[in-house]
Amino acid sequence: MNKTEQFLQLKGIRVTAMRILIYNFLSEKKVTVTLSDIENAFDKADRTTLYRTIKTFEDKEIVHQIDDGTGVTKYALCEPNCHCDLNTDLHLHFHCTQCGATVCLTDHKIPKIKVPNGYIAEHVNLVVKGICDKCSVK
Amino acid sequence: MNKTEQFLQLKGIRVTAMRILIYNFLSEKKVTVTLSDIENAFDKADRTTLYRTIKTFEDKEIVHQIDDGTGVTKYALCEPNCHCDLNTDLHLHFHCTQCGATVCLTDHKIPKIKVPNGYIAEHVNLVVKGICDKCSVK
DNA sequence: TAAAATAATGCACTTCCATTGCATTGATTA
DNA sequence: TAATCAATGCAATGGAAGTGCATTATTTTA
Repeated sequence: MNKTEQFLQLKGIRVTAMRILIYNFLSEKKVTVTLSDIENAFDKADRTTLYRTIKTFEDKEIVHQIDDGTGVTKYALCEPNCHCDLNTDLHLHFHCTQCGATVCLTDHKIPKIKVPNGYIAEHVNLVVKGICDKCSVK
Repeated sequence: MNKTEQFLQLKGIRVTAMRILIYNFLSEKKVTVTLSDIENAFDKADRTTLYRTIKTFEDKEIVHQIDDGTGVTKYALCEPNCHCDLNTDLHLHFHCTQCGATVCLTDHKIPKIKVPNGYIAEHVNLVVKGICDKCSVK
């Protein structure tokens, strides 16, 4: 049993071929991916399976969703100690309007946000749009 | 010619009955609205007209889009000196997970966000989720 | 280890929202 | 007033998300 398999088992889900493949696919990517990206990478597999695999990964805090404002949900592997549900360890996401890539800037934590009296903040989503490092040098 | 009509003309678009109605509808709302909300308020009008009216308002910086992560695009009137395209005057949005309302917290400006070298930030979208003031007192 | 239980996968559908083409109606301008 | 251009309405499309159910695979336990 290799690292990926051990990891999935540790997370309390069944280790299947599909899950190993999708997990490895995600870990190779430096940018966030859409369901369609995964679909294109595994055109033999059914869309629903991929969809539900990602949902399972989300539930088990293996991946997190990113809403970058393009209208399509992006996904990325969580960091080792990520607790996406909680108000901790929130990093920001950058969406490049040129190449369309969305990346996790895990080193850039989100500053404390003040909300008015009576409001209770539970989750923060911060997306910066602009030109990424690869596109800005061209 | 009243205030609304003057305003629309100032923005460089034709003043039509539909546009006046939609503008007034938006200005009465304290929360952001979806296209469906507008549709329900004007069930005599065609969906496409409402859709394109909002798009026109967006182009002319009369309304701005809010992506609160619910998957449905929300809209709200811009503030007097709002330039949504530019990196100025960005306020944050609050989405209440209980009542589903999304409000513009126009008094709460977004802190300067640092991005890594090579990245060029052009726009910032910040959505805080939690419980709003009305729901938290219940 | 075979049978029973539970979970994962695949197929077919459905729903919802966003968007477009085209004809028609309405508003502006020459 | 005719010609021009923009706004509206209708019909249709496309994309993404999500669900029900049958089938296959994996795990448990008797």
